[in-house]
Amino acid sequence: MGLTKTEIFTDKQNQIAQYAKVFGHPARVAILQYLFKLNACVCGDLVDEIGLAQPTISQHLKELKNLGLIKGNVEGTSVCYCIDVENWKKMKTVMSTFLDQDLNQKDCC
Amino acid sequence: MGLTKTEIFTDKQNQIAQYAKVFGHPARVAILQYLFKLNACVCGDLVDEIGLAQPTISQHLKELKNLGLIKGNVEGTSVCYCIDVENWKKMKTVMSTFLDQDLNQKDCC
DNA sequence: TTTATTCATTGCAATATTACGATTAAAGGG
DNA sequence: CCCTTTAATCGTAATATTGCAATGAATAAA
Repeated sequence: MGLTKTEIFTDKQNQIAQYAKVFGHPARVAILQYLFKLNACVCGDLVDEIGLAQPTISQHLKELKNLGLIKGNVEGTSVCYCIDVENWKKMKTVMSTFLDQDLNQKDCC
Repeated sequence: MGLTKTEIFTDKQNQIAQYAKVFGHPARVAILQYLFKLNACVCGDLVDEIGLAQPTISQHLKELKNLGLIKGNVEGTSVCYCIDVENWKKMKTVMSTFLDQDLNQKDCC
């Protein structure tokens, strides 16, 4: 069916999955890493930097923007992207509660 | 095309995406949380616990096993699952280097 | 005003994912 | 030896994702 049954899971579980899903493509990972590395707004070089066609990059940017992880401001003909620091922190909190579950457990299998 | 162009990304980027992808479905998040909560092996209640059909759960478990995040041991007619602690730690290291990128950056957009 | 630049959107083809019914395989209990 | 239990696998339908060519919209440059 290809249709995830979100109703049967908790909001938290769906939220974790939603964040993870957006990181689940190397192009989006690469875009975010580049935005961090530059430590500033990026106006346009993303298509050159990552080797995908412009519409494809645009699509990936849209997904990142939908989740609030990046912001885009129009500047003349070009658009300027950067990490949304506030929301990135929120995301980190959510993901950490999931990843840092521990592990008092000994190997039992 | 539906086919991710992994060639044009670094191994690290692909690895991050691969981990993230497996967390990108709430059923797999729920399975992992349940394994952590029990703090022990789980032999079979997963289908009752999560509201999906047995073949569906089996498929999700397979993906988690392929990435090494869980282990499964046969015990009689049933199979016993638990977190693979070593590999979970390795995964955490990889994901942390990605998520903890900071942020000297001021909001520029 | 025309032309160029930059990015978003649309439309579509190829492939992947999700879910489940039906079946199979393997082990135990009678 | 049958029958049950448990979980993997197969096959398939529905939907989602990825990628790009073509097009559109908006601004800047000439």
